[in-house]
Amino acid sequence: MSAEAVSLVAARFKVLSEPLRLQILQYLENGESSVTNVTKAVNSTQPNVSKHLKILQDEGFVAKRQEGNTVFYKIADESIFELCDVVCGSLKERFSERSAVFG
Amino acid sequence: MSAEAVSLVAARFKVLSEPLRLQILQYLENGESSVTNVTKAVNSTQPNVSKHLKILQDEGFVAKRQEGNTVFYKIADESIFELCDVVCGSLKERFSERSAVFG
DNA sequence: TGAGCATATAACTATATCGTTATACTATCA
DNA sequence: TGATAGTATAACGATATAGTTATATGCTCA
Repeated sequence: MSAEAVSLVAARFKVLSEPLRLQILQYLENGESSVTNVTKAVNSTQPNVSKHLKILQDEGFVAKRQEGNTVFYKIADESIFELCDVVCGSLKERFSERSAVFG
Repeated sequence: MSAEAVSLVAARFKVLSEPLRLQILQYLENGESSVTNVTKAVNSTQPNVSKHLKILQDEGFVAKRQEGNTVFYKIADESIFELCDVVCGSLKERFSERSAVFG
């Protein structure tokens, strides 16, 4: 993998490295949602959520659609969930090893 | 997924969000290596590489083994490569969509 | 024991980014 | 047209982290 490709991959991981962004993605897994509803769901402020949604969109993880004066966001790249599954599996394994140490 | 689980997943992505750390992992894919050799391979400084190796180890991605006064690091969690593959696939798809726009 | 090599850590600077507050923009509707 | 709702952006302070330089630690061997 070239240095440039490595940077692109790293950038993608970086977008997924914020808990709030993961929460947003998790919420959008249920279907598209307005900014207002996402804000309520993740218990944050509207400007903060808007900013994170923009970051997610710039990386292609979500897509937006405007209807009247409300904007709906939805998942645009299902691979995120595959990534989360792999990480979760790896974490589970790690913790079970650890608990075995104490068990 | 609970808020705590989300944070753990995010932390894992964060460790993978630095290009130099990905380069180190990529190099270690060839087999275990001393800090000195990793340093040469990724073209950085020894203290910097040591710091990143520690971060990778704390998250369980690599493991170390000491022999005399040299320390060998190796991959300890193969799931990283699966993660990179998923991200690469997703990136490829994205770029091919983009090039199609111009094509 | 003392020199030298390999690695780790400390201290620092520079930069990036999170969350907040205030405000701008845009569409709807009375 | 004016008021309001939904969203985006600007500016700011606080915190985190990458990389560097200097130094400490630990092992080996003469």
